[in-house]
Amino acid sequence: MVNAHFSHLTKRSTAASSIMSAVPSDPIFELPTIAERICAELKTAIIRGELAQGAKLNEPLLAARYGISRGPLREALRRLEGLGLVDHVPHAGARVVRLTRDDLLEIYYIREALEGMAARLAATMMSEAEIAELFALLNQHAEQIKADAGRTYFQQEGNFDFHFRIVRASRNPKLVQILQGDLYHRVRMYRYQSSQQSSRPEKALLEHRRIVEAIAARDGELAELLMRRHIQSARQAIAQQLPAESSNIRTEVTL
Amino acid sequence: MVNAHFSHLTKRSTAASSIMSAVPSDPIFELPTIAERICAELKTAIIRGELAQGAKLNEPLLAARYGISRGPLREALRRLEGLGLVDHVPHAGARVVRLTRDDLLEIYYIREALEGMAARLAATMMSEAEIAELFALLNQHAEQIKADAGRTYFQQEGNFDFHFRIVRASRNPKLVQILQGDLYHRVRMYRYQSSQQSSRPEKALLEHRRIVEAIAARDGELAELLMRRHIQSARQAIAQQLPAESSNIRTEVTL
DNA sequence: TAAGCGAGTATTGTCGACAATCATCCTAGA
DNA sequence: TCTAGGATGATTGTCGACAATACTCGCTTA
Repeated sequence: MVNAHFSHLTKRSTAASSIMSAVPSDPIFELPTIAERICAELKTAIIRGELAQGAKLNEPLLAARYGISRGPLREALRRLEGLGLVDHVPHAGARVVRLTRDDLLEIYYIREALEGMAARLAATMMSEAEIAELFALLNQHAEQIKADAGRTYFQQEGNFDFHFRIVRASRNPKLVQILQGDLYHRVRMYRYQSSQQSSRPEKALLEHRRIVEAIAARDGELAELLMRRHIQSARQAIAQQLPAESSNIRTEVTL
Repeated sequence: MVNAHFSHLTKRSTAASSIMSAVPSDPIFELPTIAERICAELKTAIIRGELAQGAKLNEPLLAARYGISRGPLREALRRLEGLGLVDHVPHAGARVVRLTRDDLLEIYYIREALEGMAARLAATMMSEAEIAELFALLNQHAEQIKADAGRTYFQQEGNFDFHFRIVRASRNPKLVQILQGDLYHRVRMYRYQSSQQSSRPEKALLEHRRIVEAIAARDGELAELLMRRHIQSARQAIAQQLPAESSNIRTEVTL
């Protein structure tokens, strides 16, 4: 039982995961150090819910399963702690962070502020070529929505892709880091683990288009306003969908 | 030379440091684990510039100086990496992060967005008692400005204190974490190491008062607007003070 | 029967040593 | 003289073992 096969953790590179810049896909094995590799593997496992929320991360057990020593594992855990995916109590060990409804709503307030700013900056920083690419991306999304009515999975990733591009276009690396390296992990964690699907993808797509139009017009103020409204409505949808504290996110205590 | 005394690192608890929640002051020795203690000590050393920007953090050397093993030290370094105070290159080691002018300006764009949102939320979340405390704090700052014309040090910390309170009043723990646990470190690093002093404390104080008045009036929109302008002007002051890439922050390469 | 206490176990924290990688400098050759 | 290559040294990455702390479960006692 020690070397239980975790083959389901050695994720395959899907079209979706190649989009998600936060999770290095295929060359996960080629990371220069064990600590980094384990960190990446644990990260995907947590985001996908393979390591349930609140699960105890037992060091000897995990180390044995991954066939490594406790040293690199501990470093990976410290890094995950920094990413906000793991809670650590000094002499009690590490646990997968528990994502409550309030946590998610808090994140959306922050996204509203930061991505609004990103849109404002993008309106002055984006090149015409980038804007053209964004329009192309929107058309592509429109096709997908028409084509596969059921496969909202790619829509979700496409949604992330859109927001990624705006954020990166802000030319503010720290802003990129906070959103991509921290907040988005949690949002994806929620998307994966809840059955919640994007309600009204058409509405979201329309809002995306309005935002890009504002950017194309170099109207940073309007771009910010529209982005904030867009994220506000997403937040309200979540607040409506998870009314009480009865989070529909499955949560476990044991490993 | 192994156990060289680092008594200058075991900082005394001053009135200023007791305000700075990010740096646990006196009971730095009582932290439950060595890794945490070293992390805290390194953090203050970096912020104060005792470890110069770009300095190589040699593991055997540092471990010997603090009289510990490399294990806890490495964990402390990983945590500092998560805090954005240390840059880590896989097989090349860790260095103190180098804070450029652009980094600082990026942070102020983020502060504008996040603290604007914090002010908006504070306007609805703050209790009357808290608002009264804020007014009292402003009066206290006014006294200080009149009294010690030269001692801008406390003014700076008072400035941080004001912003801390607004941020905490947002009742958004994640927002608090991003600002206090990440961005403010860098801003304080800049304040400590540059001789830059708050230009026009009276102007800042007036802006602070207007913000609190908006909060007292429960006008979240106005509070956000005023907070954003306040931080914008601070950013412009910095951009003006550090015109070219000639950052007046002293920077070293060796430990 | 329930609550408090204590011994035992398991897990985390820490250490020293070994292996792998990288940087530097010296040498050899064109 | 300059460049390319290799050898040497130092530093980082990894491992297994020991020490300290926290949790568990059974026992005692009110």
